[in-house]
Amino acid sequence: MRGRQANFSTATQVGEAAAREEPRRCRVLLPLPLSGAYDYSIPEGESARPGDILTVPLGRREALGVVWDPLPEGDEEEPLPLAKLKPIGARLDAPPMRGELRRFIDWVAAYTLSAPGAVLKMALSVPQALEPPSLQPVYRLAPEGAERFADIRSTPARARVVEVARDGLARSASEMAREAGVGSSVIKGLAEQGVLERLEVAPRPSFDQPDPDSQGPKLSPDQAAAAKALRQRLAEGFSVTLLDGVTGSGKTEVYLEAIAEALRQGKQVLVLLPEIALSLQVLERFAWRFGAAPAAWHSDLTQAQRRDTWRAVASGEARVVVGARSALFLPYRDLGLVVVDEEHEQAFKQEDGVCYHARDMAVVRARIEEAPLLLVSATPSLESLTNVEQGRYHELRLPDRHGGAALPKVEVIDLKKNRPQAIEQLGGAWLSEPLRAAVSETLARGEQALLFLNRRGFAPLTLCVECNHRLECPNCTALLVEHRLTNRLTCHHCGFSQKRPETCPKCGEEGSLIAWGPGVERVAEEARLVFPEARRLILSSDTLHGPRAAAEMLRMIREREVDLLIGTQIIAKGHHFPALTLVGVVDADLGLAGGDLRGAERTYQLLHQVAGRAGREAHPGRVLLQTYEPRHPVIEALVSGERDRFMAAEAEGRRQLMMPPFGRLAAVILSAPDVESVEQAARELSRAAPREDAFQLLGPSVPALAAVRGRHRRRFLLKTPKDRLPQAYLKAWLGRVKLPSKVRLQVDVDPYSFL
DNA sequence: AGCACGCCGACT
DNA sequence: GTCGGCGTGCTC
Repeated sequence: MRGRQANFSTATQVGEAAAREEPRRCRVLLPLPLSGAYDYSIPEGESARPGDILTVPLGRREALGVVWDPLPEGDEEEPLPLAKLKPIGARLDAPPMRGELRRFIDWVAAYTLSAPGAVLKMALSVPQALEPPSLQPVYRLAPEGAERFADIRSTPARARVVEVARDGLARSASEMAREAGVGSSVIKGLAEQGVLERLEVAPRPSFDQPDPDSQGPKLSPDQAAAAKALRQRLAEGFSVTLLDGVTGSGKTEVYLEAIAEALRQGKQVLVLLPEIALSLQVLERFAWRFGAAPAAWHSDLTQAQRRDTWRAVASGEARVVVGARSALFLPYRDLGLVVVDEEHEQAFKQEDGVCYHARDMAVVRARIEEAPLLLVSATPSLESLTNVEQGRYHELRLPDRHGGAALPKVEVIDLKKNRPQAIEQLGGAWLSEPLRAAVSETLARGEQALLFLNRRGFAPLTLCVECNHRLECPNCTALLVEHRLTNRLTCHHCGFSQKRPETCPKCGEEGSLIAWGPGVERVAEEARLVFPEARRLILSSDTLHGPRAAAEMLRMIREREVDLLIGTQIIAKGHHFPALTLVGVVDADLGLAGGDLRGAERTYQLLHQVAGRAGREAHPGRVLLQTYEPRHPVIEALVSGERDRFMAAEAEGRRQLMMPPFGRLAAVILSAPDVESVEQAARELSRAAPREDAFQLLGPSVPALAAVRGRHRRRFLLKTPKDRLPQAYLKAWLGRVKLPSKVRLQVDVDPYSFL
């Protein structure tokens, strides 16, 4: 502080200026779900500027916090007297949080009606990254090491180590031991003898610098034109562009060129992907283009990887980050481009804690950073298509499959006319005769087939044939799903799991429990009975545990060690299987039942994506949809390929109901351990609801998931016109009611799940 | 999120 | 009589 002002003030003026201008107090936001920032005093001789990351006393412990911006004039709350404030503590060894990220955090908190501290917590998700890096021991040849070595007992192992260490470079004990082909005890021994010296160094994680001008692919004329348009947009600050290209049109190559341009400008790039699409394959593709792997950010990282990546992002060393939605909150130093790939994916919507949609918040972050945003999809969301139509977003279309490969032919199998022939030992069957025949033909040609069913496990329901009892989760209003791979009944909402009982827990009848309906495991069992020769592989989140298992299964598929894949939507994302020529959708109607606002849109997107797995190279692909409703608009659109017409009809339906994206929704979910408390709270909230013209408050209603994890739930749904934000109303309404602490209230602005 | 306080059951 | 269970509430 003193140093900054000494240049243009005399010594006495410095003191006065400090007293007058240097604030003696500051607001500090803590990464806790508190309602706002706390005030702290700044001791004489110290300073604190917005963005500084420091420790502060909180109660009788020490907490991490970020100096936040002063409240805008006129908005100040009644300040606590300075004398009552506790003093700030030490600043941490980390770059200060930039104003852009602070504004983003405030914006997200205000929009989602979350505590700002809860949003800050996402941005400070790696507290270890804020501590000075821990030192690691390394060894190198001591200054007089060679001479010493001559004096001590020489062994072949010791000689090899000295040979390796002769270059003078420092290595960790394990590294040096490996290079010399000895055990690490030899290293320790030589260090004790003074041949090697032990140093403590901060490990420097290296994020290789990507080279934007390394081997670029040959682009088609369409791709080249799109890439050129994107490069231009990079010079123009904030903009949103929807890159809309059919599967196989080479969208990735196009946006890699935009990334290359951002890198040439010296900027950082964020690529957001849905978690399950974040495979090694995707990272390798980036590595191939830029000659260096991008920094990955996802839930599988170790603590150390998180820490290194966080710091590298903050320092600017990590140039390209490929990550899941939480990568949105990393401390970029100079973000120059944001890409949201598979932008239609609902996985971008976070449903717990702070409810936010990563695609929508990416728009906000890009705007704050004055960087262009690129939304990429083969089946864009109705939200993005509407934004294009209304002129808010630019659009780039890639209509053709790169290399001229044909889109797969989509055909319907009407299940009303082709009932699957039940197999007694299986207790049913789900593959119709035409589908079985198509699979047989495909396998006979030596090609691969995929049976798609978006349902994990063996059977979604276990039923007593004597008393009709359905086995439900004790903590949730949900059926227990039978998993034969583990021989257990599992709740997919809370993780509850039990052994499959021998007798009905209701009526006590023995052997009366039957599996009802199919999951992938049961379809795989049917496939075993119908195609005994085929080598099968089940692909679901239960079998693809972790990146290693996933990579191994992908290898098996690509090297043709399996013939028939049976999978859930985990298979739908971005993998190419050259020999896969047939996709059979076991139940195309699965996502259409129930009153989900986006059920039809989502089913279209998912099935379109699955269909795209068929026939990507020389072999034409074939897709068979088993359905009871061949005339359903979703099914007809998949067959005809008329995506735009389907989405236009979908848009018209939503427009008439004033549903998103032509109106706004916000959900308020109450939960409590007992029904009475939650109903009481719902009544009170209902009474307190302000009247507001053009706003519609629905509820309280009992949601389909009436209880989760032992908490009973009630829902309200607020519907507002497109041009009226719901936040102020919600704040006023919810502020009127003081709920007992056992009742929890969650607000979900722009909900995607209505369970 | 911690960490206290506080008010009821089983121990030395 | 205390030790300790975790429900409730506060932290500038």
